[in-house]
Amino acid sequence: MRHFINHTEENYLKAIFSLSQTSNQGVSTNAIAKSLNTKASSVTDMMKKLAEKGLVSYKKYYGVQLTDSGQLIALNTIRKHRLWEVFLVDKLSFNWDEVHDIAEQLEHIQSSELTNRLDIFLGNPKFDPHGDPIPNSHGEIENYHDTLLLSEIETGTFCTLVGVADSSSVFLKHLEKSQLKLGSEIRLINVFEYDRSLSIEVANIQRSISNRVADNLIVKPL
Amino acid sequence: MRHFINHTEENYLKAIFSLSQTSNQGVSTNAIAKSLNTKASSVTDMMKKLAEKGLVSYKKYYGVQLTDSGQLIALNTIRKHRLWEVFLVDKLSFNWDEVHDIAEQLEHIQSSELTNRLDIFLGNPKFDPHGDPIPNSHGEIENYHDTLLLSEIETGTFCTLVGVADSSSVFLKHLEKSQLKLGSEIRLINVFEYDRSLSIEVANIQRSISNRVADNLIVKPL
DNA sequence: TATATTTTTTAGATTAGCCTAAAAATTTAT
DNA sequence: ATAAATTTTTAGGCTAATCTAAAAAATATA
Repeated sequence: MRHFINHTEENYLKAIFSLSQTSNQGVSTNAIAKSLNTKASSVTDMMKKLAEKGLVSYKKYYGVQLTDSGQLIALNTIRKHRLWEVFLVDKLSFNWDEVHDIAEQLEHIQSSELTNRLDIFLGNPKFDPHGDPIPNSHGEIENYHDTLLLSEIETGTFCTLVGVADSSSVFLKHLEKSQLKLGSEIRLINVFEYDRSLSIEVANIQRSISNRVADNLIVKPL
Repeated sequence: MRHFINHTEENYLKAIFSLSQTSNQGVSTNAIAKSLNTKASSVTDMMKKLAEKGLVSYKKYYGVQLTDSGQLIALNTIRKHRLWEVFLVDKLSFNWDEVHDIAEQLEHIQSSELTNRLDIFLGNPKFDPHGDPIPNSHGEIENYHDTLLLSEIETGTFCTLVGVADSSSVFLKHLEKSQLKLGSEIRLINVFEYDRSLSIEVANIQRSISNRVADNLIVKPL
C-alpha cells in the first residue's frame, strides 16, 4: 500500500536529495528552508509528515535523511524533470536557459507510463540539456566520473565542458555570451591570484572568466 | 493587471463552459457541483471568488455565466487539454482511451510559450483524438458544422464518424469492439422501436448498437 | 564551565478549498 | 394561492501548507 505523494512533498524530497549530495550528514532544517524559500517552522512540520509516511528518517534537532523509498521518489521526480527538459529543448526548440521553470511544473505529472514513453520517444537520453545525468526508471543514476569543476583543474589542462552546476537563466545566458556550451573544449591558461579569475581558451579565442563562473562549470579533463 | 488563475479555478471555468454549451441560460450551482464531483456549497464559495476576479457573472440563486475573460481562460484550458491529447496519441503512441486523465493534469501547465510551441510541433492540429475541435491561441474554435448525433439521422443515411460525445475509457474501448473509430463510414439501416437500438453497417459488416451508444456518436452525413 | 549565539521546535494564526447541517429563496404541485 | 419540494446559500468546521513569535535545545565562545 503506497501513500499518495503530492506536489509539495515531491519538492521537499527533491530538495533534501540535492542537499544530501554534498555532505553525507543529515540535512538541516534551515538548509531545506533556504533551498525552498520557506521558513524553518514549515520545514519542521513537513519533516514530521514525511517521517510518518516513511520517506525520511527524522530525529528532532538533528536533521533528516531520505529513506530508500524517499530517495526513489526524489530520483523519479528528478528523472521526470530532466526528461521534460530534453523534450523542451530537443523537440520544442526551447533554449537551455528557458526550460527550468516549465520543467518544474511538468515534473509533477503523475503517470509512470507517460514518463517511460517520453523516455523512449526522446531516445533514452542519458543527460539533460545542462549535462545532468537522467536516472532510469529504477532510480539508478549514471554518475559522471572523472569530472571536476573548472576552478579545480590545473593550469594548462585541456578539458571538455560536460555540465553546469547552476541552471539558472541568468547564468546560462551569461555562458552563451562567452561562447561556452556543453561540449566546448576549454584550455585553462592561467588563474590570477588577485581575484581568482581565470584566463581560458575556447575555440582558439582567449577569454577571461570569474571564479564564480568557474565554480559552476563541470568539466572532464582530456 | 491579470489575476493569477490556478488549477482549481481552471477546472471550474472549464466545467461552466461545457455546461453552458447545451443551454444558453446561466449554469446552475448543482450542475457544476455534479460535474466536478463536489458539493453545492463549495460551488457557491468558488462562484463568489470567480465573480470577484471578473471571470463569471453571478447572481445569487440564478446561476452563473462566464465573462469574456472567463471564457478565454476556459477555452485556453481546453486548448491545452486537447493539444496534449494529440501529443500523447500521435507522439507517444497512447491509445485514444488512455489519454484523458493524463491530459487533465497537463492542461494546467502554465506557459503560453509552451502551448504554442507544442501546437507547432504537432503540426497545428484542428481536432483532438476524439474529434473535438482545438481552439486557437485567441480562443477561437472551429465548430464542426453539419454534424448530428447518430441517433438523430434518418434511416438509410450514410455518414462518417467525426467525434464522440463521451471520451471515457469504457466508452472508447466499447467502440473499438464494434470496429468504430474516427473516420469510420456508417450506414444507418434501421432503428428498432422497442428499445431504440440501431442496426448499422460499418466496413460492410452489419452491427447492432444501443441508443445509448448512438447518443454519443457525432457524425457528418455524406 | 558558564554564557551567548544560533538553530530548531512549538504554539497559535491564516488561507484556500472543501465539508455538513441549517436557513433562505425559488420552483413545482395541489 | 398556498403548501410542498427542490435548490441555493449561509454558518461553522476541517485539513494542508504556510506564517510569526516565543520557547527549547544545541553549538560556539569566553
